[in-house]
Amino acid sequence: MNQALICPRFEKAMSLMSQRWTGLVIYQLLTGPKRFCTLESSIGISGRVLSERLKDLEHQGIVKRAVYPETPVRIEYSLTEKGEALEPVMREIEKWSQTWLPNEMK
Amino acid sequence: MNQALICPRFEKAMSLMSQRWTGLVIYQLLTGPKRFCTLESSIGISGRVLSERLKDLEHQGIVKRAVYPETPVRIEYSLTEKGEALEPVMREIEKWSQTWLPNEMK
DNA sequence: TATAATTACTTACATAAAGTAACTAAGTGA
DNA sequence: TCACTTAGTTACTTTATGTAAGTAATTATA
Repeated sequence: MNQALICPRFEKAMSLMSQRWTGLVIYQLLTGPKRFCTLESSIGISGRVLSERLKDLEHQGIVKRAVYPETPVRIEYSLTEKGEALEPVMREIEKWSQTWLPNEMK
Repeated sequence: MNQALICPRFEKAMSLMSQRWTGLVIYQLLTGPKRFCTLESSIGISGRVLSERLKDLEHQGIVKRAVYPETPVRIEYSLTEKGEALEPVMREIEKWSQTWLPNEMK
């Protein structure tokens, strides 16, 4: 009795976005390429999970990894076209949060 | 060294949306009020977690619960105005998924 | 020359979140 | 009285995430 079955593509997108931290990682990358340690400290995610998420996002073609053999080595993560295409989603979440969530009080 | 700190309201919205199942529950409620068992079977969520999520969403003013003392009792969950306001977010996720995710093959 | 520093991770272990399946309560109906 | 239905809850298991220490490569410092 599966009355209203959900589009599998939507379901997949949602399961992606509903992984803890994934949204914030993408959001941070919307402002340009970022290094591992920068993402780690700005988001407050643990290195263990960040590493896992970045690998996953890379496999899904949402994030790309670039190695610059400087000293010390610099590795930058950025969004692919597929990743950049998530910007409207982020903008709508931003709009909603500004309309419906209270401003933090001091 | 917190270089690019994220807006706390956005962060809160994102932590909401990135809870497992929450997005799908809201998505299902966009098409009208639903009962517990309907959500349970259409989403594939366990009763234990669905109960938890609905309580949480109710506390946040996103979902409302209505009791109809029929036989057997009917309880319907629906979106508040705040919940309905998440529709554009869902539409953008839907659009993205249709553009960027492959159609399931048989 | 040995020690320390930096970045980008990985590993082992602890805690929190989610899944599973059985159970409860209230109200019929057979 | 026993069974059926809905809307949960409870106890227990599995999975996901957090924490903190460790690794490898390269250079800087004492």
